[in-house]
Amino acid sequence: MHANIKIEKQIQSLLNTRIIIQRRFLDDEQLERYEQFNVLEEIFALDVRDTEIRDLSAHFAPMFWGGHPVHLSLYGKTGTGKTITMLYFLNMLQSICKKKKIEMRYIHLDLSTPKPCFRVLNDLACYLDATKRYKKGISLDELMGKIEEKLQGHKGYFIIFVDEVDHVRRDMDSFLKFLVKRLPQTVSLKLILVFTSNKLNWQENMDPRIKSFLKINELFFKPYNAHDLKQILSLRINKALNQQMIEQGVLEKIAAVSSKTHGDARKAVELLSKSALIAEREGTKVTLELVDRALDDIEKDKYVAMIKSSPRQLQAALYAIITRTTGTKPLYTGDAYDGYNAFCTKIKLRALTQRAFSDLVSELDMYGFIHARISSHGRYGRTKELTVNLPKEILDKLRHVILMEFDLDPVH
DNA sequence: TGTCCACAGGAAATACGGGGGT
DNA sequence: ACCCCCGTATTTCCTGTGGACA
Repeated sequence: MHANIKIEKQIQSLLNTRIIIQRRFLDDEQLERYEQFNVLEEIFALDVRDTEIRDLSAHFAPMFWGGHPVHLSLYGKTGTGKTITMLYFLNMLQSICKKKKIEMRYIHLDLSTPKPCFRVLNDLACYLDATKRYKKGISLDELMGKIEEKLQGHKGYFIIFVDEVDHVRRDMDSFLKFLVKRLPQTVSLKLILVFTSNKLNWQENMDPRIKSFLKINELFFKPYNAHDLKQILSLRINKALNQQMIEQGVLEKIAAVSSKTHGDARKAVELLSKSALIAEREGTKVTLELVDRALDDIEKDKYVAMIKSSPRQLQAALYAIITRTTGTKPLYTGDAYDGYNAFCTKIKLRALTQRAFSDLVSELDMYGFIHARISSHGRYGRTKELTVNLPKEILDKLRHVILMEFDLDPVH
């Protein structure tokens, strides 16, 4: 009896202190497209990305009196909402067109992971004809022919949204040549291309013949400012979190910090999410102080994520260095290399030359895992002094992670 | 002043792997 | 199915270097 009540009480208190109610709304990847649009609908209603939307509208407006908008290129750093804004806009545009009986369709070619020209065109073909996926062995030319064939007889507007163009590997030229020169001439559609890139100079090494042919309009997405971020975050808080558990000023702080350092909405939401996670784990409210800790955590995760996604050789090098390094005595390249060699044999990994190892060291230095500075000891040689001054906490984590990567039991 | 240590780091050669053309 | 080509990773070879030491 008493036990029952106790348990019930505990559960109740857990419910009360629960912070994350709908985790999905903290991570766009988990949302369905229509949910994303709904979120955006609300965000855009708050004047966020207003100028951009307005510019887009102006750009595409000629469609409604039978004109032909030129191609468009969107610039902006990651997390400024290029993709999502454009998708949202295209979606709107489509429904308006439907209402006005204007034929229009769009296709989103997602290049967030780099792909060769062939695969991109293949994707395009797939969108046009959901049944087929062309095997390799068929030539680029043939593939292009197929695409043209699929588009024959269609009328109206056709918008191809090429997301992250600069990720087209290898023969970007033939890809663009096809889209810009060949396709518009062989089909009766009014083709509009929309490109996205975070490199301002992606057109730089393009074939000048195509470049001169390509009539393009440019549009810039600025990083979010604190005000925008605040809107975005507060929307997420409403959807995903229990407001009771969030202290005054947390929202403002996250917005301020994020806008100051990157203006990246995704990272801002991540910070919010992390803060909530820590608070929930500890059964407290989300406080300002907690936000700082979440920042630290993210910082820490950066190192871990970085090393996790690095080549194994780099991991081994880092492991050797941070285990060999002791307190304040600096470590010299030769010793580090010995350690690395020893570790490699233990790990059954082919050890690289010292020359290559030296490059690994500079890389680690660049990423900020270690500090390396050359020092000369006169006739006792000239070498790099390696020091590590990351917090011990991070080092332990890194060691642990690397051992895991190598399938070794970190108990030791 | 010259020597010489223990590397740094550039250049060219080579190995490798996978996509693409045929 | 096969080969070629190309970009990347690594090796090989090499020249350079600051300063302690004689």
